[in-house]
Amino acid sequence: MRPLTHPSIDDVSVEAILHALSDPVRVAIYAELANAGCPQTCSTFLTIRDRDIPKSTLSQHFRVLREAGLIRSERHGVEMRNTSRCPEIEQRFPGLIGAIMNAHRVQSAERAKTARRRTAAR
Amino acid sequence: MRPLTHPSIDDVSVEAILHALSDPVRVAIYAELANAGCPQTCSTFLTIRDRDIPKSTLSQHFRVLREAGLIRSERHGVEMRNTSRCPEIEQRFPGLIGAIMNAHRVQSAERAKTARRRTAAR
DNA sequence: TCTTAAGTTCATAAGTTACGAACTACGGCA
DNA sequence: TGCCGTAGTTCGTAACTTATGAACTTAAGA
Repeated sequence: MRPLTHPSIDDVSVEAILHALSDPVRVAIYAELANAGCPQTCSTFLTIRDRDIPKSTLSQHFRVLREAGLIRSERHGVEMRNTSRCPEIEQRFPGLIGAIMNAHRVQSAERAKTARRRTAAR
Repeated sequence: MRPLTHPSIDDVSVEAILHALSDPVRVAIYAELANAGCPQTCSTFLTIRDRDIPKSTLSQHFRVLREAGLIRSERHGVEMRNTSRCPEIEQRFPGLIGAIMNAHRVQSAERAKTARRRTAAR
């Protein structure tokens, strides 16, 4: 098993961040990590937003988030502890993560609304 | 030639925006469009940041930006006039575009700095 | 009508992503 | 110590996406 690599904060690129967060599963993971007060293991996310994610796929998603510099992962025994690198990124790119997370919140709120409307119309 | 399609602002998704702007050529195009006070044609961007982009590739990039809802394109005779949909997006996702553009500015400023350092070191 | 300029489309090669199957690494317990 | 189960990773491959040259469309002007 190759060792975990994390980019130094100075090597984190906007392109990589945007690419990582342009996937619905990855933003969902990232959002939960950023909200959680403590590290979360990968397997916490085997089901997310009522969708089952295969283990191998999940592992790739975590790699993408890690290599984009969005999260930090540490192996502890058999499990991995993942935390968001939010504060570091905030320092380098002020407002970026906040604006993205906020936009996602706006979008999910709207989706919930149209879903309710569709249900009511029946 | 199929007609140009633009998503209504309500159908614009964060994922699509982030994906579109996670490409260096596309952000460069978008940034110039957003700064320009008037519509710009596609061919303005055949060379951008000292890089030549093939016409067919450029056409695809414009399609991605358009379908993500980031720009509006109108055919005028033989050419296309492109403008950013910045104000609409700002209304739907406040702060998003600003934060992304700002992060890109931070990053290019830093890259220019390290490039100068490397040059000075010779 | 011919030519030229601006974009688009198509075919295809190259690259990326998703996911099952097989694997590794660690911890616990007999 | 050896075996088992759990947590993740890696590999192979099929499906999808992207980049680009060549051929095409459309409009303007000579």
